Amino acid sequence: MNNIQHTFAALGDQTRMAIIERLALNEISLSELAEPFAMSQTAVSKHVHVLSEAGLVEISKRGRTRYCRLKPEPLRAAEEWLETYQQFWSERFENLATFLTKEKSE
Amino acid sequence: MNNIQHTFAALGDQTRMAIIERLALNEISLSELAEPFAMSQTAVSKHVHVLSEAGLVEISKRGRTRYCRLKPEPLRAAEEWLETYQQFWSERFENLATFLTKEKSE
DNA sequence: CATTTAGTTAACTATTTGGTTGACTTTATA
DNA sequence: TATAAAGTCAACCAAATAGTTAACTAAATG
Repeated sequence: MNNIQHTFAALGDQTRMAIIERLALNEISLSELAEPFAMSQTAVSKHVHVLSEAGLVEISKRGRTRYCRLKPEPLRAAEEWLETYQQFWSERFENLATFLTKEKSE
Repeated sequence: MNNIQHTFAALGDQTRMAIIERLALNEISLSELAEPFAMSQTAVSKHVHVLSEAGLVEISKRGRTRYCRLKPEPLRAAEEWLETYQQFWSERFENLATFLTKEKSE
């Protein structure tokens, strides 16, 4: 699946965020990706598959190697969701500030 | 706690995202907040406490009523994290596009 | 004062999550 | 061809999560 909840859930894990930060640099093989983590390659592979299910990573097979590549689209969607709400709150806070200022001067 | 992982983890749940969307409208009591959900008030209260732990909601007691208010700061931090990465990827994609265009015309 | 309302707390359950290991498949290489 | 490397798959485990119900506290109200 690929909805926004999946994106947030995928990001809500330290290891997976670190994977994303690593993949932001460049495409890399699963074993190289797994190397710095203090867990088995299988575990990292599972995390990568969670990211893949969320549409955040694309896995491509070349020979016996699996390369992982970042897919930023869901992150953009997540960012847009957050942005919408923040604009709204900014307005609310501005209004609140305006209200409080007015009340003070009366 | 209040780090970015907590924020993403808190958002990675349908119910909690719905709670946030509701609280974006206005402050509201726990029982009113729980009313539309197909689960017990206790369950909703737990979700609200998860959001509270993540710094996304502030609970204030007035009489016997608990009012829940949205705290947008962690969302802003989450948005900024996403934004940074997206700017970076946009550049990368632009570079890729430039590269492909050059290659084609040669 | 008796009752209702708002909510917490504790105990419990089922499912999901994050991890392990060992056996296996497939591809590359000495 | 034998072996090593890259990775999957299945079975398992412990802890966390999302929910329940029942008993309770505290505040408001008839």
